[in-house]
Amino acid sequence: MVSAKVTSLQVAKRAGVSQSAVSRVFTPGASVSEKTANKVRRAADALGYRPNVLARAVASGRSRIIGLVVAYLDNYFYPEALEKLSTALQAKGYHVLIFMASLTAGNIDDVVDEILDYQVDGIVFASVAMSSSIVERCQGAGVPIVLFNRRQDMSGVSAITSDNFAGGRKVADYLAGLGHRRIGYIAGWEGASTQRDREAGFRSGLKAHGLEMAARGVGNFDTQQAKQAARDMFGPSAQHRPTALFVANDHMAISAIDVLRGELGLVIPHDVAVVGYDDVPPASWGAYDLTTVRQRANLMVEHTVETLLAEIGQPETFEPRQIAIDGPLVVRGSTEENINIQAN
Amino acid sequence: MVSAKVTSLQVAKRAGVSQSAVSRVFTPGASVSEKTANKVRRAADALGYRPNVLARAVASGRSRIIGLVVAYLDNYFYPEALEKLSTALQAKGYHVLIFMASLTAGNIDDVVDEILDYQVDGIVFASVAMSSSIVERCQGAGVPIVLFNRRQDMSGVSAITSDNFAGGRKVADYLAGLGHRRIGYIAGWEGASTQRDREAGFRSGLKAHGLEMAARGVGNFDTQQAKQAARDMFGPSAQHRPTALFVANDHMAISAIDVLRGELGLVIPHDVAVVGYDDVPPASWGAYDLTTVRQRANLMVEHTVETLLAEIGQPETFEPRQIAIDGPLVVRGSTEENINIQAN
DNA sequence: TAAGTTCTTGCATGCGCTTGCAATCTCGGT
DNA sequence: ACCGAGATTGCAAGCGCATGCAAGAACTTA
Repeated sequence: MVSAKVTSLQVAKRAGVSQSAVSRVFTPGASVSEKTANKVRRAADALGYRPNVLARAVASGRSRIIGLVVAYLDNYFYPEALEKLSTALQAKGYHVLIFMASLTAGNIDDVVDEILDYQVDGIVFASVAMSSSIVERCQGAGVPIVLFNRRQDMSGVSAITSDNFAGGRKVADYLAGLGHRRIGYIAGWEGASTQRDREAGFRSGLKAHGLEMAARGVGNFDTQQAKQAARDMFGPSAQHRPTALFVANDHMAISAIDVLRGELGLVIPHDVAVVGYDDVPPASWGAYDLTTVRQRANLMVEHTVETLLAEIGQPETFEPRQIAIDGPLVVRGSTEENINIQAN
Repeated sequence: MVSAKVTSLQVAKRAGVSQSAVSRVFTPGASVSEKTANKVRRAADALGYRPNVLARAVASGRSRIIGLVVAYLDNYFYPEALEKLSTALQAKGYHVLIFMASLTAGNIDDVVDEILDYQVDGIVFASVAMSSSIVERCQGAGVPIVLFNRRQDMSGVSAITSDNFAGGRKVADYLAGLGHRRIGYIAGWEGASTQRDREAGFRSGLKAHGLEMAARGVGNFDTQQAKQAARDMFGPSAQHRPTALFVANDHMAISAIDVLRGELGLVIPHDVAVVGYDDVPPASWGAYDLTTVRQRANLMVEHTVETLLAEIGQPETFEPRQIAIDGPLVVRGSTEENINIQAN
């Protein structure tokens, strides 16, 4: 518990052993006898010694740092995921160095450079538009990567997502099953696989019921654009308004609800049923009570961590994994009345 | 743009200079002639060389890593702050290593150990309950710290908060000015200076208007507890219901609104006016339209970064700063009708 | 042009730790 | 009491880079 930097050499002196012995005591799986281990631990405690992770990293080539690139934190799915991810990695002895990619569009390449400078053992890209040059750069540097909540058609890259196609389909099945025939859709950003897969699944589900999309707006995962799309689709000048609306994520769905109710005076779900995607916490808040498809953040995180560590552990034999995790449709009051007795 | 690890030595060979020359080229402020700098840069580009941050850290003793300890990410004030903080530090050449402290209560000490292992240049504690032992440990290790959104009575520690006392006072002034005479309060967690200061300011404001708190519940910054507090205060068995309610943060305020409207059928603001604190994004969502005191995250982050870097730069002459940033009361529809014409 | 400055540069060492290797120990089996 | 396999240990050479120091280069000034 003393001050300043204590080095392994000082501990070694005090314990009467070599510096390498000290190193071995703090290296899991190294060969040390109980006796010396105890001597060393005692000395280390007395001096307040803790191994210098960075020195260890440069000597061993493994930093136990995972880089995380995040584009937005304003979709509340990500803070949740980030928290779980960080906690899960912490439990495995890794730590998360965070990089915001939101700044500029083309700057992800620079961000990747910065990350690699830190000799990270792996990188998680959370909902980031990847380019093949990025992938190559990481592979060239021998750094495993996994995409979180985004899929890449290029193979050779692990990607963990929810099963967006199945999710979109579930929504179509559900709304059709409720008897809706005119169903609209507000799309996310086309660059995102989540958007594309959700829409594809949704369309496929509609088709299975002999339906087609009755209207389509584009929100680009942006709340303002989503509001405008809702206005266009349901405003006074709109004709043949849909009776149900599927929105590509919860945040846009919430914005749409605000427009439908607040600006247009529609009653949900009586006039129009609304379904979102993600099941972010606000979806369950009383004022929105939004039916949505849940993305199981904890499962997604678990697979992400497991995949990444697997590749870190066995770089040669590792086979990239593309995992899509099924999530349930969570039915709430935005599509059916009296569904939620709001027990809590 | 080639593969694997390129070292400064390889660059040096190719450029026909010494390794130290290469090092100097990549060290701002070092003494190198334009000529050799160019030779080196050319060689570096050709080989795809980038300095190894970790090696640089162990050699120089400065890691350019800032540790961030966060307790919750489920209060949406923090994701926003985290994003801004990370971006701001990135711009200064620092990066954020994130540590979740939410796991257990007493584990913050362990977390601090882990952080120090990474030889961070500084630590930001975001809304974490500090103990003097933690502070001592960091000071012993010579690592500057700053508290974000939490104040500590012990001096010698920099702390950046919003001006919670003034904020609480503003709320009292405002509600009293609207004519309310029976005003209730739902408190946050007593361990947090934010709670204590907000309440103190609020009480002081009430007193200035000859009022007292009409009812007090405890939410501990937890939405479920806040709901229960709202039920207790406004439920059927409650007598002399307040006509206005101040809740210690937005998240609890939103939960309270859900109870008041959804469970108790009260109309806001007609039956009861509600005020929160933070101005998180959902506060402005149509369904809540919550009057609240804004915490100016960007200003808070700016001061945090500036303070931390100042101490890193001048450890000896640095004087700890306790900064409280004033934030405006943002008036919305939860306290006055027809306030928000909802232009957007 | 020679002396005096100021710049550059390479050398060598060190940051704190890991790890291959060879020397030394330990101990069961006989 | 002796032999050999396996477990421990110390040695020494790095990991990739920063940096004090002294020598050499370039530039001033009179």
